[in-house]
Amino acid sequence: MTPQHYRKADRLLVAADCIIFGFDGRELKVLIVKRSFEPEAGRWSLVGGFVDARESVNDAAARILKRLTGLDNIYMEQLHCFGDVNRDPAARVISIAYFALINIADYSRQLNLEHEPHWCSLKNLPDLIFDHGQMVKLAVERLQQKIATHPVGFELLPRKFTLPQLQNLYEAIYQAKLDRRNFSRKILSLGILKKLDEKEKGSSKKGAFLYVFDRKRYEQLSHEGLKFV
Amino acid sequence: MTPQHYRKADRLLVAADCIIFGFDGRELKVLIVKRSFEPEAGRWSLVGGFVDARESVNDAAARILKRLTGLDNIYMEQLHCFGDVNRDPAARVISIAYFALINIADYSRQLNLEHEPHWCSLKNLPDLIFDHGQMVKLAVERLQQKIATHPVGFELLPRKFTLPQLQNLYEAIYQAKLDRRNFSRKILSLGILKKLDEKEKGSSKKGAFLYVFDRKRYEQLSHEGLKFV
DNA sequence: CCAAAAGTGTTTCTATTACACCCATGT
DNA sequence: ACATGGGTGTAATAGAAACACTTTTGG
Repeated sequence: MTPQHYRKADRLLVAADCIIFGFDGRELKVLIVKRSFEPEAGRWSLVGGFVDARESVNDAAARILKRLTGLDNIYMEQLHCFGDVNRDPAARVISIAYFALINIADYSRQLNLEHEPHWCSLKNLPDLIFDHGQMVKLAVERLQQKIATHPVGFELLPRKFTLPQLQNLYEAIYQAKLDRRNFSRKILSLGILKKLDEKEKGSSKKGAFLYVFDRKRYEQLSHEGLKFV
Repeated sequence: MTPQHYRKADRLLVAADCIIFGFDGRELKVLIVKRSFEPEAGRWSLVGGFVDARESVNDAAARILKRLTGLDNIYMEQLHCFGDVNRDPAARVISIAYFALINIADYSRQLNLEHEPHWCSLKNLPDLIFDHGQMVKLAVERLQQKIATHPVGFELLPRKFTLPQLQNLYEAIYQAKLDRRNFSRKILSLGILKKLDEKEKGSSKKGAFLYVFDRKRYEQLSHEGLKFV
């Protein structure tokens, strides 16, 4: 029974759109799809869908992400509500944008190819429909802020990773070179990485030691007070 | 003409709720109102209302703020979308929360008393309806982050203010004491305050010099790079 | 003359930056 | 043996924190 006062209020279509970031070891990538329905069918777009009356907006975003990637339990965070009247020329639709961080290797196993997904490097992103380009731009800014103070970079890497890999990730996200010595000192001084006895020999002859993120140790620390860069 | 694919999607009620911060020289306050309709009529709530199909979500928030405070051109920023299914037990309503910063003195002239507005100090905030308590909590966190790097504190003060007043504001927002000498050195070193020849003598015998925020100077600087605390 | 708040300078310590050499190994 | 990328230490600098005395003036 809808209360009296709510009756005359308008009801709107509500979408959830996901900026899905991935990292291939070199570049930061965004997952885009070919839109399969009108308007703008055939053009590149973010993964999205409508929020159902019987699910929370967060759940909707997770459902949409899972539909495409087959992945559960992904790092995902609400970004912003895009609410301009004509952002979708076909109807009044507001969109809640989310950004997600996934490990490309995990993902590629579970890929749902139905929508022609494509990892696109940030630098040569095509024009996206509606305000999706703005969404990506804002998401990159938020990711830059986030990764400076929260341990989210690990979401983009395999469970075991090397310091050079981690540094490449930060460099890709900030589009800037970092000093190797300063970077490793700072990251290691946080005390949240466990060094393994194994080495990764993929990218050099000497090989680089593998590390894992020690979430327990992290939980014991200040949570908000860490500074990664 | 709504496209085919949109037809079967659910339409939801969308609200905009505002966390309106004010500062009385001592404490950070939030503006709350007595809710005048069911459900939860008579209980304390944030200022809010439904988003209209023909206005952007941001415009809706500004309209709602204006209705209560009579004020235009207020500093306002989107906070977060609250989208749980049962956040409003009476109907499926998602809410886009905004926070606004206003100068209590300006405001009190224009006050719309219809809704029994009340400046409530953060420390003894009563229980609010729905998830409005959470909204306030999140807004305070965001304000703390924001004010550390952006010149938004001035929105909460009169146009002319003293350094002790500005420091009180920061102390109220962070709930922490700051060192007077370090604070004034740091703020002044940003070069975005113009010192006036007048003194404010309200709160001390000696009187404190008045300053104004020099927005032009600020615009010329890095914009994102400033650090206030 | 004294209480109360404003103004100001120096020292210490910590964090950041800049920078160069040796190591391990596959070819 | 050498090229490639990995690992590490130190010195200089900048920024943050800690700290105490003098000034003004209304009562």
